[in-house]
Amino acid sequence: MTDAPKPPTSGNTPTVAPNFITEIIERDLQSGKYQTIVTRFPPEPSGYAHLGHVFASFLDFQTANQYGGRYHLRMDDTNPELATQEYVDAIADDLKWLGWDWGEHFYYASDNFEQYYEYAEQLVRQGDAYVDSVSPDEMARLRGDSKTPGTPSEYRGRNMEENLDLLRRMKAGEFPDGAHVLRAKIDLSSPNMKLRDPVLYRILHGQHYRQGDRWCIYPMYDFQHPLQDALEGVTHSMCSLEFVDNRAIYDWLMERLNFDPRPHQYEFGRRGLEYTITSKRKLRRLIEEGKVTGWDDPRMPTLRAQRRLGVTPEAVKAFAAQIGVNRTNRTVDLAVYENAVRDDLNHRAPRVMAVLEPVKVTLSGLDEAKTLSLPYWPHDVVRDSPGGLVRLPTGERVDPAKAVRGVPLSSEIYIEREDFSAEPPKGYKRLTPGGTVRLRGAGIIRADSFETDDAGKVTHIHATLLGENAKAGGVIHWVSAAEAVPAEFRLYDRLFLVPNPEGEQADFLPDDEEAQGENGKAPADASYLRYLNPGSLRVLRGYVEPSVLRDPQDTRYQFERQGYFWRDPVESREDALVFGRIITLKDTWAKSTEASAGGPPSQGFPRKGRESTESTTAQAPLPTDPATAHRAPRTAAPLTPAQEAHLARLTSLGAAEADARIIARDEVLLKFVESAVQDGTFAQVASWTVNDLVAGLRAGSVQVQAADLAPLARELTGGRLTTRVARDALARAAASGEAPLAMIEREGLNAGLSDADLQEAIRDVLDANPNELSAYRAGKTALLGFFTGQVMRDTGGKAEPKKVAAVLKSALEG
RNA sequence: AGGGAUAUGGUGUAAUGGCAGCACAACGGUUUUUGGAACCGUUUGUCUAGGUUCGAAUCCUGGUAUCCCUGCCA
Repeated sequence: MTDAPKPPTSGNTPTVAPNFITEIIERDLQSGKYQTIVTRFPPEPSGYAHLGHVFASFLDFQTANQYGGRYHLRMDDTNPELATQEYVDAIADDLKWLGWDWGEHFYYASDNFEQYYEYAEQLVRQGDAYVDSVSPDEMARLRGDSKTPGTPSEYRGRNMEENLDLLRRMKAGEFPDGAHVLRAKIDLSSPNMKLRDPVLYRILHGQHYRQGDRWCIYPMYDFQHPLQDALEGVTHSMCSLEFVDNRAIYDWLMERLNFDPRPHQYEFGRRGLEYTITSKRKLRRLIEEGKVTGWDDPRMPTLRAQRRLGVTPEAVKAFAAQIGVNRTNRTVDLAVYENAVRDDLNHRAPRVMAVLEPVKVTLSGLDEAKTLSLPYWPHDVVRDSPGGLVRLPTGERVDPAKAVRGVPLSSEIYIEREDFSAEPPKGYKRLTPGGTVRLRGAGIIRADSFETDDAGKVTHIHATLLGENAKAGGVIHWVSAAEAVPAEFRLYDRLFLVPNPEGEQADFLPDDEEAQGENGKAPADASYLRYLNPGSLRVLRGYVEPSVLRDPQDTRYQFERQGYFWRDPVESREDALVFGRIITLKDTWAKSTEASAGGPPSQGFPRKGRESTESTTAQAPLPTDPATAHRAPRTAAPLTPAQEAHLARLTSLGAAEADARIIARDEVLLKFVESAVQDGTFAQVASWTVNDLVAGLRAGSVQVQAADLAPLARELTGGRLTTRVARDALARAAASGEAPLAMIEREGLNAGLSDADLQEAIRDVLDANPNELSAYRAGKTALLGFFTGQVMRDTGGKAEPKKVAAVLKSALEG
């Protein structure tokens, strides 16, 4: 037996946290079921990759990475009407951008149409598939529904030769679209609708982007996907939760076609992102209606757009690694993504200054224009830099003293409009009439006077440079008017105003709309459009310091106090700079002013969900929802007369009422206790049946005989056995079929435990856990359970728990 | 309705019968020539009612809630 490779515990590459799938993988590797694991990410090339795909591809690829396996990229391009080369290229390109390298393992389902077809013929020859010739409507009708089992179509009984002949003629193109389909012959009455003879092939005359018109029958997902996994040698095939029901077909196919070793399907919960939609159709509509400029509009959730926005692949992967894996569909807080993006940029983006909404300031007290040498990095980044070196915009790593740029200063400068206030709010730390503020890197100024236009808008400020011999509460950024470079700034914000744009937002509707809306419900499909954020793009014209002209085009900056920006890779020109904001800085000042103002901020941002729910619940504590108030919880269905008879019989034998009730309504349990000994031990056996054996009984995995339980129960009630020992033995006996008491006697587990042995065990446990001991003595009494558990384990369950607790307590206190 | 899946702070997760932990968010403080970052601290949680057990987030039963399935899409 070899040790399964363990995931790396440290390092810079983001890892998949342990989850139920990695557990399965470790088990499979350990048991030798597979030598190496193989995973695949299988997009349909019918749209661009988006943030929703990031999670799935990260899970597929990184899991394989961590366990020393390999991963494939595969195009599930079986639908000729949807798949295109453009999407294939875009998806592969975006995934490469993320840093994935599948080497030669890039597959197209459509390359294997021939092999799929041969398997289809095999199924027909085995009698496992047939050609059906009813119309789609008829097939839907015959399939039945949840209450009604399906009925066979008149063609289900066609013999093998006829089926084979028809299938070949379908392939040869003898029939028009929809004339026939190939169906698996599984189970028309299955409660799992997927199993009611799923369609395997359909006739579709058209052009496939890779196969042209070579084929006129195309395989369905449920046929193609498992086959392709098996053909590629995939071991662990992960997909999202909505395919749970499809797994039955997957397993059926693997079994009928005798794949060994074979892949297995595991399903995980999807992850949505707040304020984001990922539906292809809905995203396309945003483009068509001109709400955004295209698939790469920086506000879009596509990877192309996030790339253009300036988010780095490292940030995207760090985000993916933050998200946990389980079997529930969940929505991730947007802050998790934003945090990943900021965290990545903080150590990547040199600091420079740009004024987005300029106001001119004329400075007195400055003798002559000069050029200041200002550092690219703040003290903390310098302090934390590896090797003591920091990066220049060119990427070169240099001594922090050399990581500077020249910043001209003259008597005409621009500052941010928001950084001067004639009537400052409480707590304002910027420039005010007569007040002082520090110009970043240039000294302290005092505002002497200002001019306004007719509307009262400040147009010009006159200030005095006081140098260092003054005090100032705040720091603001600036650029020198003569040398500053004009630029356009695009400030992006979330596209939607509400966390879940695809759901109903009854409490969000403006009053007038709510009045006319039907019960506050928005029309189901287009409703997301009304939650569009009208402020998702703001365009400003301002100035950036001239040093940026010397930097590489793809430099990402932090414009101090403004956020992270870079040149829009599509529209920025050397002589017409366009900077897009990748993400804002956190802004606790804006948040506090917003909160005290009591209304939405100037940009019309939504409040976060938490604040709104808090306020509503705080003001209206527990408003009983009329919809639920009337609905008393339903109780269990009443017993049938036959079950009542069972119940009476079981209780007369001594079973507890609750146990008897559970057994009475369950055929499997009834059958089991039928063979139990009907004496004083019956109550205990019934209890074990209900509490310990039920899951195994239903799964059919319980080997032990009910009659063999009586001696065990007798020993237990006689006090010659602890509950722990009895239950452990019961569990093992259930699996092995051995009589549990015989097992206990063979292993000497009924030997009992002397007081001296118990004392020693407790001493050992206390010695082995000094930290817990002192924590207990310091008042953390919750650790009593921990110590009890340790003692029970040490003694193999032979200790009497009540005694353990008593003795342990005095030992702990002493 | 029938079948399936799921339920742990505001959000995402960990604890595999024995200390309810971590991250993000929020809040407070320290520090800071960015109202950034960093550092320290605080608040908040096992859907519900029973059962088994010395001990239950975990096992059992009922209930509730959410999602998925009834395409010749994937």
